[in-house]
Amino acid sequence: MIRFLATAVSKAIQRAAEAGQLGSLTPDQSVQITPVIQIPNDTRYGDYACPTALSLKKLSGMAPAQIAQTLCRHLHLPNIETSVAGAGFINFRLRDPFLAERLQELLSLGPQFGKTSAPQPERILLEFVSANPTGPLHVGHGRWAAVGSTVADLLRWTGHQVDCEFYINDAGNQMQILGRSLAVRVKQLQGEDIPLPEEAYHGTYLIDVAQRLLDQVKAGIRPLPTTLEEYTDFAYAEMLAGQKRTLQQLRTAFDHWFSERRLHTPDPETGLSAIQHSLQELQERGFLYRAKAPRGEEPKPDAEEALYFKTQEFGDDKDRVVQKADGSVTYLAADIAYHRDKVRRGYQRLINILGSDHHGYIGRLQAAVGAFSLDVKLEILIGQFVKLFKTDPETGEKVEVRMSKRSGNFVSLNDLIEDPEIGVGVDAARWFLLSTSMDSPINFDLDLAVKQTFDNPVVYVHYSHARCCTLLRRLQEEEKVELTEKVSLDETAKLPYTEPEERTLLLRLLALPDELIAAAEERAPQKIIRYTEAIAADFNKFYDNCRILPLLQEDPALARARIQLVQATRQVLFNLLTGILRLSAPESM
RNA sequence: GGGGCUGUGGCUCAGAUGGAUAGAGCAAGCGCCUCCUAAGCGCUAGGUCGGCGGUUCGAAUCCGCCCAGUCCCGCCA
Repeated sequence: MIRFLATAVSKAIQRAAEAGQLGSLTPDQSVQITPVIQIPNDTRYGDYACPTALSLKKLSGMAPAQIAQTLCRHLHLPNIETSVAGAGFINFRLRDPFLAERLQELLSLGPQFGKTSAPQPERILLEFVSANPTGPLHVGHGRWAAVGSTVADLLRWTGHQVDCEFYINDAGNQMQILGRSLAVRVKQLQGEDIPLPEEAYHGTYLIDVAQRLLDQVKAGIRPLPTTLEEYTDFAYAEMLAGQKRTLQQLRTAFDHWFSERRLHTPDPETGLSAIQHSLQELQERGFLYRAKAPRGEEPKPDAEEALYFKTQEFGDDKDRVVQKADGSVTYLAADIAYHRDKVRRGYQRLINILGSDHHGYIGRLQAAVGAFSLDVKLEILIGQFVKLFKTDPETGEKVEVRMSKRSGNFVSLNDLIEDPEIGVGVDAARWFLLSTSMDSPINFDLDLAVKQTFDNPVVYVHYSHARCCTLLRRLQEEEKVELTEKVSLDETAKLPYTEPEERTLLLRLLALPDELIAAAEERAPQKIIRYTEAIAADFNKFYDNCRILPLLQEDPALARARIQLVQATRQVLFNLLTGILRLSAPESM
């Protein structure tokens, strides 16, 4: 709808400019203007409004109200009433035949309603979560999982092709530490009195893993590991499987699981690893140099020569080392190889969702993509963390609980979902993780009645959906009403509605495609949360004010029109709940 | 010291890219079931949108400075 009105206004501006009716605004300039269409907060003004005439004042040298009048004359919108109000707003009011047509469209498209095609469809690779396989996922990972999966769905609904990818950080010495930690836990279970080294993973989850390992040994499934490598492999497999389970539980699906190790493994044909290939290519393209310090910096007295990547050319604040003085490669080298791989897989856009602690990495990642392709766009979404608080029983003050895998002091994603004390279930967990803009941290007080607080809005929406279902079921089964999808107008081309709640609800439901487009373009799932809540609120007001059963005999036309609103509400809520937010949609409560 | 993000009713947060009278949910108070689910609806109360200045017809939104919170600034991964 918004896109439709925006193009209509855009064309009107062009036509008016070509006719020389917009003062000093030239036709060339007129093409550049992208009109703003918004929903006024006071519906008396209209269903949609366009303030663009106001901003054209300078370019045209005309009074905004006059511009608006001119544009109205060039707008040819059947069944939409246009008017000029205030300082120069163009207000649009959708007439009943138009609304009926849209409602008809909604009902016949059903589960497909809301899908749009993109002006420029893209093949997109969306990377998110990408945790180390060294422990259970924590609540913070859950945030990226919920946001990532929803952004992916939003992009798909708006006409893009999206693959979701999890980059498994399974290389580096953290994996050895994991193996060593497990070995100690096993020995402890066998009765040896040895302490866990300081740098080990202290979380109690490794005790469970150790127990499972011993159980398997006892059952003769496998021998007790004899090398560190075997311990590492067992722990790795267990951790990864656990993470996959949790993500699946959170209804987050990945198309690819990309192992970092793969980048370090030499290709049997060339004998070179993907990392070595990448560095070679960077070398050939002139992006590497050997020095004792990055360009523009004085080397420290004891500095040795290392291999630097010119990340500065891509907006980084200084060049970065890819190969250390001792010949080993840095973590960035793996990232370079990884992003080279992404580029070579033919995507037009890469989107990475990262935590705010990674904001300093934007420059080097842009370099890792930019050095290999000028066309592939890399978009990095930085999100703030989930912070946990506890209320100190003595002082009554809120204290932050530090999450750390090393110390074992963290709330896992599983806890949030199913812990008897703080667990809120999958639906409320997803809702909670999606409801706040990524730019804001989520503050989560473990002692407050968070369970109810986050449960409540989900229940509200579920309740509305269930009300629709129950009502429709009752109409069919008890009242023997045949549901129809055919929308009809009366002899004066009016919809039979009588109450303001009906129109408000209808307009809200018809906005689904617009809402999905806006949320997808801004990568802002929280907008869908707000929108879903708004539908539920509009529906409950309608439900309270506009009864149906008493009308079945008295006013069948109105009853039917209201039933269609219920059908439409059920459909839109269903599409949002199951298709975008990945929540359940209960049919009764 | 430099940078990212944040600062909006008592609490948790929205605010559609600068628009018409700043919104929800919890918490508080009052009212509404003879009537399709009261897990609901209506009403009341609560705000100098962190502060100061600027840009213009118009600012919570853009710019500058300041204050506060938070995260980052490795030849770690």
